[in-house]
Amino acid sequence: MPQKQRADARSNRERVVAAARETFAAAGLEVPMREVARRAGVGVATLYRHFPTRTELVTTVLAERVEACGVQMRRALDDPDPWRALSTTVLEFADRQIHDQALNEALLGSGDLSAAFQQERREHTQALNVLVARARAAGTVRDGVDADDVRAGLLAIAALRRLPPTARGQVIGKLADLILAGIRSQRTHPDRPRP
Amino acid sequence: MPQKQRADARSNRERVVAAARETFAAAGLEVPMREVARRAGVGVATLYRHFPTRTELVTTVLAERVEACGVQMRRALDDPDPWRALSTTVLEFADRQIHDQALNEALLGSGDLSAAFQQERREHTQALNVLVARARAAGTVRDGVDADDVRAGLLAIAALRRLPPTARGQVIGKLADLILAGIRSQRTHPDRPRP
DNA sequence: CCGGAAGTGGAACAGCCGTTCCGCCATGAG
DNA sequence: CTCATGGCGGAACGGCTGTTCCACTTCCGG
Repeated sequence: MPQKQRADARSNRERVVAAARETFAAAGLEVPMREVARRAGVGVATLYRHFPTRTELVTTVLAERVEACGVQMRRALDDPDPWRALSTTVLEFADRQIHDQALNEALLGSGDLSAAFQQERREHTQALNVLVARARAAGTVRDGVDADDVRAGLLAIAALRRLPPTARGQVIGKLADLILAGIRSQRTHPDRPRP
Repeated sequence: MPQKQRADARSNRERVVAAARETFAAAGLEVPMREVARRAGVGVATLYRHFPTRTELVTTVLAERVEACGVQMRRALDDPDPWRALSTTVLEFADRQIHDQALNEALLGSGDLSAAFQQERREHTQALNVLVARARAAGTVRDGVDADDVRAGLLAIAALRRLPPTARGQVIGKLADLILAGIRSQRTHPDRPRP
């Protein structure tokens, strides 16, 4: 399938995606289509030519972000230190959720999007299972903690993004530490890797 | 100022508040005014006569729920067992957040409501400070844990209400246990009071 | 029981939203 | 350079929302 479309059309598509990416990350997935078009410097018709429905635009933008999560997960799987792999995953997840509202709503939203990324979700789940299993085998997590506990913690961190932006970062940091404290076994590692 | 309003007007007001209470708890604070009026069996004009703006209706309904939280908090302050007082507060908070979406959105919402309940929030905060301080003095919480940590945990529990209803209860339960595990010092008490 | 005022229902208004339509314009093959 | 055609902007449509308006109904003091 060759790209038979005109050069200006392709350029406009790029500008739309870029505008959507920035706007969704800053203001969430519910920003009006008009606003995205305005930020991209095009009319709404142009936007709808490239993405026939709002959902398609959202899905396209989210696919990029979800892939970035996959990359981080694969890096963690390559880490030889099981506790660092797990705790880094938690902390980087928190960071990502703080800085990208689109990703946040994708994870917590009403589920209509979930269908589109079921595959990625499964992979992420399985990777987390492996990370927790390794940490347990190494004795760095408390007895009785399983991957579902960690998942609950991650969801909680994500959910906290709804707080007013002033306190948000600090509260999420505290929660992340608290969850790591709840997970880890005693006197084996510090909560956070010190850089 | 005597109640000079007609009897039917007063009855209608009650019906509106009752309908709003149920609807807000089940479907959140954003249900259309028409829907509340329909459930109350009145026209929209009746609704607007008693509550000139949407915000006033919301505030009225929330005031009841917030007061219920205050009652629970005072009961906890009377509990002679510091760890039971604290853990019960966390678990009952989770329960309340699970069953009332209005209360949930009031706590996590965009902050326009926060102004109306600043006083209650302060009282709740101070009570939690006392509960944590007592638990620390009794040696039942881990060193370095303070009231802000517990508050972060509570917010996290509240935020999880956005999950799809199927998994919600279970995930919140797991998180509550995880947070209690992160808070408590070792080998002093079981996570949950066994009934 | 009666009359005026308080109370009411539902249509109507204004302002958002996603999406579609249509007359005009730039592009790039020949 | 020409001109058919794919692409474009912005007005317009239909459906949702909170809120207002007004002709009609119901209450209750005398």
